[in-house]
Amino acid sequence: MSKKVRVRFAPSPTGGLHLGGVRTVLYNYLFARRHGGDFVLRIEDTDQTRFVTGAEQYIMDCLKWCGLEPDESPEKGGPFAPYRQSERKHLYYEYAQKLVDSGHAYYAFDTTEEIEKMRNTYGTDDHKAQYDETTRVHMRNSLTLPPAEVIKLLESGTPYVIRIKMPRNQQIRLTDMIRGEVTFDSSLVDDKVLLKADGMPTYHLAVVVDDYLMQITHAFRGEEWLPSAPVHVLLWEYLGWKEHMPLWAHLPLILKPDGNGKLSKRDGDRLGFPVFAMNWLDPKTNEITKGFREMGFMPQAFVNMLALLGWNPGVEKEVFSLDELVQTFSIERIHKGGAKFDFEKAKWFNAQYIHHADNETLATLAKPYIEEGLKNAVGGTQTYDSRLTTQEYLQKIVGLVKDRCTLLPDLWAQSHFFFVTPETIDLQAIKEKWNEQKQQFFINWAAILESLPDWNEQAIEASFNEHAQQHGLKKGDVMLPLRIMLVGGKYGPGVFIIADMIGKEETIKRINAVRF
RNA sequence: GGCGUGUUGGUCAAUCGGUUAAGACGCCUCCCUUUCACGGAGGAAUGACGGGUUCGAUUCCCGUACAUGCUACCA
Repeated sequence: MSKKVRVRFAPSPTGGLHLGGVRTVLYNYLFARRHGGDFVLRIEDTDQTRFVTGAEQYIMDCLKWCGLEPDESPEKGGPFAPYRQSERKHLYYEYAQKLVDSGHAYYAFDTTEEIEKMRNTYGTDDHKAQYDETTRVHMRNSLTLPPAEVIKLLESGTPYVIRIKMPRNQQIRLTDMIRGEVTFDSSLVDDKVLLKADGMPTYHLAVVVDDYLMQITHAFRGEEWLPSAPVHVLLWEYLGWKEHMPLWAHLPLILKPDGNGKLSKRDGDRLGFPVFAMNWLDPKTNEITKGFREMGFMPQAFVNMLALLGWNPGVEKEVFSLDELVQTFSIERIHKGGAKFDFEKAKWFNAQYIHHADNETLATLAKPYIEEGLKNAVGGTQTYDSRLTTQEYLQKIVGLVKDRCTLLPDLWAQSHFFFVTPETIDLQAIKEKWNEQKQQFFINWAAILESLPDWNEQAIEASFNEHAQQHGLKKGDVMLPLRIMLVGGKYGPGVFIIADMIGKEETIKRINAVRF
């Protein structure tokens, strides 16, 4: 029987959660669910200098918003707690020590200045030397120093790091689930630091130790990790855990829409779209970076869009619920090449979700936007008619306007005239064809409306048709003016349903308010 | 520079040696709609380049080019 599938997402709490990060979470999540496995969130906070307060909570909030919650995490706990590497600090030393004892790692006492000097003297300006098999013999480490000296340095509390001793001329192979077999020459990779001077492990040690301890079976990470994979493979081997090594999957990068290169926060700022899942407030600069949530994306749409960026089910269907993704997802269909992010397509996904949402859930989603719009429209001190924001009324409205919406704030932008008198009237749209005859028609019709016995869409339209005829006007000549009067612009659902909804009094008021 | 990875329309992408090279986004045209959308119909637009292998290559192999990632006591 095969082991239970266990996967992990292991971010560093250093800032906002990037699109690519969410996609990594998603693939982890889908794979775990698909195979009845566990999804672990592990916080890799081993770099004290880059730690940002609040980032961990933010990451968890993002996962929650996306509906991709882990089974085990610092917050939820679990059988392999703690899930924060800073709290696991004591564990790593033991394994680093074990590697030193077995001759696969060594102590290094060099200062940063000494290392910098070495890089320059043994390398060139654009090709600095690595701390590796060829240069370590010139450095102060437990490989070059006499044992007594090493012990003395250790006992006197001299700062040191533990480095892996990379072997010479060894072919290191690894089988990536996406890329197949990849080989590296061990002589070309440097003696990576495993344990830092502050006693914290580097990513290289921590990821191996924790993946082993947490019994991770499949490891998804960005393609940028591929070059350091040989170090990890060696570590699994040296620690004697080779048969437990997870299957690797190095995910393709998400690229910027213009040009090439990894998508970064700056690209979003520059091109006007979000890169983070939710708003991120940098505690140091107090700068807010806009997120997909705040821009008006529905999490289901966001997740759906991300799933199809680098993976494709091979069918024409593109709109998938999370459950459907779970059923369909397969690693074999993840692409090798990076994908450029397309914000237009992202918006299209959101529009699909809005169009297909039922009015009940959409009304709930719309309510905060409507309330905000209403507050802004009536001013701070005024109150608005509470009947405008009942679930029933809202449901009718969203049903009428949802096909015209792409992002959630459009729900207000496309329906404000149902709630408040338009602030601006696009007179230009009808000005050219305006005349005294039309003006008279509206004056008279408004008066007739006063005594219209039934106030409903059909009755209003019938009255309109009849009076247009009496004035010798074609219906089409006065339809657009009526829309402009009621809506303020050339958009929106049918005019007569709008008149019906806003009521007789408001309709007459809006008609009479417009004179050319 | 070295090493790794990648390359089908502008973008996301299907194809697992034989197709008129799907489909989607975006763009354009038309229909529907006396608004704007939605919806429907249609259109323009693609295998980086050069060699092989093969009866036959987008597909397999090798080069070249280009792109990208990494080359930290960051992840």
